[in-house]
Amino acid sequence: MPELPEVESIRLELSKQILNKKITDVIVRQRKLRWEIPQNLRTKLLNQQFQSIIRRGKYLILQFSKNNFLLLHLGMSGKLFSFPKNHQTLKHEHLTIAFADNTILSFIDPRKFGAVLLIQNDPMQHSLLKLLGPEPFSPEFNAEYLYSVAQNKKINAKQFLMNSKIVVGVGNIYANEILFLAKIHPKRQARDLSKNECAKIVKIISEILQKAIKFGGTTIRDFANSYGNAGNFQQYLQVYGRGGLLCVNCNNKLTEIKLGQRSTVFCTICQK
DNA sequence: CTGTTAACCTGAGTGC
DNA sequence: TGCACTCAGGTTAACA
Repeated sequence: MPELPEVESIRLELSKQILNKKITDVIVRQRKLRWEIPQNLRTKLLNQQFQSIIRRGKYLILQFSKNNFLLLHLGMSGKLFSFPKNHQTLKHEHLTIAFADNTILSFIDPRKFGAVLLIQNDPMQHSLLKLLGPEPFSPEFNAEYLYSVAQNKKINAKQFLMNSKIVVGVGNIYANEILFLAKIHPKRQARDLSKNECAKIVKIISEILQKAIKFGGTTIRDFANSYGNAGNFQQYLQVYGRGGLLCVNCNNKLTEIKLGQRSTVFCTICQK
């Protein structure tokens, strides 16, 4: 469940369920994810407690001592489930963390594009986090910033918005939705976006991501057996997954193309 | 430097 | 039923 609103929804949920509980067991079943789960994960985590969970882009950072952090990324198919007591091990449950009150945290990831890593010292200096662009809700992410980084960029508007060095958290679903709401054609070159369009994009990104978080994120192709992790934003999707169907604004047939191997849906009449 | 492409991996769905 | 093929919420690394 991995764009920003889904990751944030998980963060909020987990913060209620696993903080300040002693870790009593750590089981790694499959070490080979995007990168290998560190060999010393169990040793490091055992008898510790997670003190806080923060999110940076689509990464979750769980602090368990002054200078030690667990870094999680869900990739395309990753899920984090928390169970109130022991459970039958799920398929692709690569990591299980048990707490003293019998709460269980499970990391499930069929496609293994996710990551479970340890970080020492300042997590924001970690190579995976250091070069990330601004958070979409931060003051640094504003029209002037977006306009300035778009200069000279020939890349199309959609891939530009999905580039985590430009802004974090916008994945394929929300990129499609944002451009539809901003009435911008996904193939427009970034350098051709006007200052006003950049302002519009900034505003819409913030609004749609906030709204999606409010609804607990978007849930597609998902069974609802987790604890509270199924979101409801999918009912508000206006273009994603609707290629060939009619535009909600003008009834024109929505076009579906590929940009950077990702399906891109838009309205040729509404989006210019 | 920018921009494009393949690669990582499994499962679900479709068409023959 | 089986097989071949396409597609899927992400990101890096290797190219031109």
